Amino acid sequence: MSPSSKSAPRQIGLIEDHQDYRRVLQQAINSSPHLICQHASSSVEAFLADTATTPKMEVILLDLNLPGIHGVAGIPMLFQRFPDARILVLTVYDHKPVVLEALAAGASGYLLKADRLDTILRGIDEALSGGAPLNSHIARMILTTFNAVRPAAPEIDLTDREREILSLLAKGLIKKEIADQLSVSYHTVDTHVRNIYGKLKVHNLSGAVAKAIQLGLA
Amino acid sequence: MSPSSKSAPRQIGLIEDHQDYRRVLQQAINSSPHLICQHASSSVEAFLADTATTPKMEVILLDLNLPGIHGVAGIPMLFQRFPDARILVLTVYDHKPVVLEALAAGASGYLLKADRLDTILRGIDEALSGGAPLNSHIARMILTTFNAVRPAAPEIDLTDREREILSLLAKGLIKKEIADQLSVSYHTVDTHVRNIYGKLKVHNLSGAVAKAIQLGLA
DNA sequence: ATTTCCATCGCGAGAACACGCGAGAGAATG
DNA sequence: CATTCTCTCGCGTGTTCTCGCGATGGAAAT
Repeated sequence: MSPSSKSAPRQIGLIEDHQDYRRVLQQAINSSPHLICQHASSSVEAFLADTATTPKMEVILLDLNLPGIHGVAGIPMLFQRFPDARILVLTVYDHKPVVLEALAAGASGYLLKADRLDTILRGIDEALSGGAPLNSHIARMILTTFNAVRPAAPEIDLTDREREILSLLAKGLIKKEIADQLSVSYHTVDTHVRNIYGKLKVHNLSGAVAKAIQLGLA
Repeated sequence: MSPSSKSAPRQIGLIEDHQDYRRVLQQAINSSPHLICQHASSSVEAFLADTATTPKMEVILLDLNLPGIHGVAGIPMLFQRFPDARILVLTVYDHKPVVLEALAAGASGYLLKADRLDTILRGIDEALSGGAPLNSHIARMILTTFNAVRPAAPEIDLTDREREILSLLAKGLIKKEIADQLSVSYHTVDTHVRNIYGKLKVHNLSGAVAKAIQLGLA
């Protein structure tokens, strides 16, 4: 079930001020054949110093309650140093403002120290595969906030073909390119686009694309 | 690690039209000493009929692609029958509108059939303990929708005027309308748009609008 | 003081689009 | 069997866009 380990292990960073827990975690990560944790620091500052010459860091586990720079404030600094890293918050905080701040700052996941080690390791794998591992209680918190903000999505009933064309338009393709890609004539695409205009109540491509993205249709 | 099993097992419902998968799931649930699945149906209608005399249902696993009533439409009906149930969507759909609709309808979690059986069983436990189990890719989708977007902002430095024009384009206005609204000539708007194209590396309005929205510039 | 950016304006040609007005085929629904 | 939907295709006209090639003036920076 673990990801294939033919290639080099994925570089994992760890920022956690409790020495014991940090060691346990580092050991757990290094016990996974496809992961390696060479940099485990007790603060954001120390981590940035430690990794001054490290070229790549794929996932960074970040505690929030740190000496010096607080974890949430550290997120942008870490992104500046490792723009492609995925930052997973790993902390005991489960208060909504902190959680939302961390996620708004760009964290790709939020785990709790109450989670089991294998849950955390699974979270790293999920982050590596493009997911956002969330502790289920954190997820619930986000969902309730989310539903409060976004009560109702106005249901637009586009056909499958219309959705397909819309998403291609949202990539910047012109009608002719879409026609080629779908192996239909320009006129067919044109007709679909007209129908989309009618359903979205717009009169040009950019308006359709805008509305589609804002409504989550593309 | 399993919840205590001193008390009666928790009642789990299952609505899934694929017979094989339904049986596998039911068996897996019944293999957990603290869970029991007595009602496993192939449609929302059948489930409501089956459980006509069932007093309590704690968690309902719900497929979306069902014969008859579609899963999302079934959520309110299930809630009417079992107001205290926690509904977990379990499906293959991972398209944003469907996911958001289901969660807006009150689903307490969203799992994918690609998830392992033990992940699903863990999801049930998490739901029972008040959490909202989310597949990590679904979680990521929600997060990105939730905060507009945050994936390593590629720092596009548009001028104020360019941003202004871009946001008007994102409302579906055409260049001439924008020119009127800003009290400048068409050519001015046109020039700004060209500069935007260069910075965003696109060659038409819809591509610019798409990129702008996805990058949070408009 | 020169350079660099920004916003403004202009023309023309060719491409792409918007839209009215069609049509036919196949599937699903009733 | 008629209707409705969806996808497919076609033409013509006027509108809009894209882009190359300019330009001027002001503000800020070096």
